[in-house]
Amino acid sequence: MARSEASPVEHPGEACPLSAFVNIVAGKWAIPILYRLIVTDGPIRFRELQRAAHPITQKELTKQLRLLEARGLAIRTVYAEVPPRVEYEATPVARELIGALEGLADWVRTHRDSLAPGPARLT
Amino acid sequence: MARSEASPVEHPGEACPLSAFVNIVAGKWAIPILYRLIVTDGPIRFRELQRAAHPITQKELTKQLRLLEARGLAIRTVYAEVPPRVEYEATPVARELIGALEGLADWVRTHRDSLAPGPARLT
DNA sequence: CTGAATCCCCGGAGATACTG
DNA sequence: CAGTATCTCCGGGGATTCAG
Repeated sequence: MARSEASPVEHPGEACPLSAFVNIVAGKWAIPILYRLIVTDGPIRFRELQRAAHPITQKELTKQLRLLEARGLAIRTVYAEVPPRVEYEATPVARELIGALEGLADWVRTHRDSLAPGPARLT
Repeated sequence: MARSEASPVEHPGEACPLSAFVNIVAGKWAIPILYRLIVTDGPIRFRELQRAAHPITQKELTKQLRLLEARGLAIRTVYAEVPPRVEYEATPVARELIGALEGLADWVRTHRDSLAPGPARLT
């Protein structure tokens, strides 16, 4: 398609699927956590996740996991043991993201050097 | 970031590439804008982008575009005309994201219904 | 049309302490 | 170990206005 102005449809709402995506996995940690859940074969414990998504705080990790659970992307399993054990696992729907997320990861690895570290923000 | 980095060990292999990714394209609008730049074949004007990335404000769009430019993901071209015309275009590096981003978009389209709309945040 | 400059609020997210 | 409970800061980002 030459010109992308082909779409005559007015999109008052959120037409762009990627707008929806950033709403679903908003925040600094959602994607890294989700990725870790997905690439992990089987359940993973809270502590392990925290080490993986370094240096996330407990509070943040808990919040993000609950959000992922609420969206049907993660499963939370509590074992009535002592010391406590809670395991998380990606749902089948979440696992379908594996290809795209690895695509992003590959892109970063490939261009890590050439990517201008640039300012995190603009003043 | 971590002000008091007490971690004694450097993490070999650096952090998760996806942590780097969310740092690069942080914010509510970076990914949708980038996607629009990429799927657009050729330059696209400021106004068009604003219409595409739905209810984004001028300020936000300008800021995000400057950030993308600073990171080597977008090219900005100013034409000394009146009325002013400024065109943006994705760089080759940015275009390499096309596959992964469309993967994300497809995932959203596929599961749009089954995805629990859920609360945007947790209280 | 493109964009800079201001004002301002809310919520993301870190630090820290406490609990079962 | 796996969480809550607070406190707090600060910056994202919306609304609005001015400028070239």
